[in-house]
Amino acid sequence: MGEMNTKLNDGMSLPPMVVLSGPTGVGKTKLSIELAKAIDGEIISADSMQVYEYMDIGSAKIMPEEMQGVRHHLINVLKPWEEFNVVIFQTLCKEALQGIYERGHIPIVVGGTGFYVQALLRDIQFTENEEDAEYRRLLEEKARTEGPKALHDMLKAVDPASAEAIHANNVKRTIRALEYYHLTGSPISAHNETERQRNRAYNSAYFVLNDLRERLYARIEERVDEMIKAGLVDEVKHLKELGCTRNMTSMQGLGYKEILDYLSGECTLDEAIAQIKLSTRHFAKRQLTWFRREQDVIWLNKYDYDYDDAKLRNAMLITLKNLHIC
RNA sequence: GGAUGGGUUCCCGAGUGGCCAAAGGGGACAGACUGUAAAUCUGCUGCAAAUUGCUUCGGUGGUUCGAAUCCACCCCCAUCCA
Repeated sequence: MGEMNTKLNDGMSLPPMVVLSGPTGVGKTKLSIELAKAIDGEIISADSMQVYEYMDIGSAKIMPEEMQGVRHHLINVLKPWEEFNVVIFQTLCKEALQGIYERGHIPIVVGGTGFYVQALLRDIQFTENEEDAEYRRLLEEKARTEGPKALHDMLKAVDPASAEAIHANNVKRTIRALEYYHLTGSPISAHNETERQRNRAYNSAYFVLNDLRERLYARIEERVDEMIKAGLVDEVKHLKELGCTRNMTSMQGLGYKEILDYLSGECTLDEAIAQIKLSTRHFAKRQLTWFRREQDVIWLNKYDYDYDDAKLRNAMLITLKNLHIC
């Protein structure tokens, strides 16, 4: 209890921030509007797909009429062929935050990308280096021809600690670690170690909305069906016409890659739909794993509040008051 | 009614006398994660205990030191013939 109070007092000098996260399909969007209206907040989306324009249905993006006048940031700010990653997210976030604080409003970060939320909340420093596309291509080629082990052995030679932590099959992370070393001359494991020590950069409340697993899964499947009815296939067709291809970050989104497969004749529509449902369930599970590990999260189980958004909002308001956020 | 093929652990599916609690895949569950994160990757999956024990391969009975695997009968499914 004493430790808790210390933390609170420390946090009070920091800028206020509310986070509302949770697995895909729990109902973050709706609740976020309720909350924003109550505390005169502005919403920052922490969502790796809703940043993209023309991707409305598949990303379950909030529509202007649903916003009820609440100002939103980081939605529709990129074209689907543009790259997006944590660093870009951080940069855009900080720009948005500046304006929000100037207006005397409270930022409400809403979205299910836990990694992004963490990067923001603890203000984790990534590298100032640009990525080296050429070097990456080289490494990818090596992984393809000589196998993931060969690449992992390379890492072992320069950064044994990372090699220990990253499974040899995880080519993507092996490449990033190698790239980091290539760019900076020092191991990413050392960098990670220092960043891990970081404390919160905001006086924040980190809410995670959750529900019974089976209800969550049922809702996910239902929502996929709704997306199809709403015209997801046409949305993806349109993206295809715009020149979007599978290798783009945006087209790795759930619902997009599968429909792309369908459109190129690799599977039937029913198979694509089933795959979207499955992948989305897996994703929700992964999100939950992330939140469980995250410190200081305030779990909001919908069944504890009778599935009533007003009750949930009120509970959040009380917590915010206790934490002296607003 | 007849012929043939088949019924295996949550599902699909291998196994055709001991090396089988039973390959492989899927699902479920758990986990990792610090510039692709809606991505990428890992572990685990009959039950209970330290090298072990117990209950499983449609049912019942039998052969055998020993059966998911062989035999008999029965039930169910698929296809074909009537």
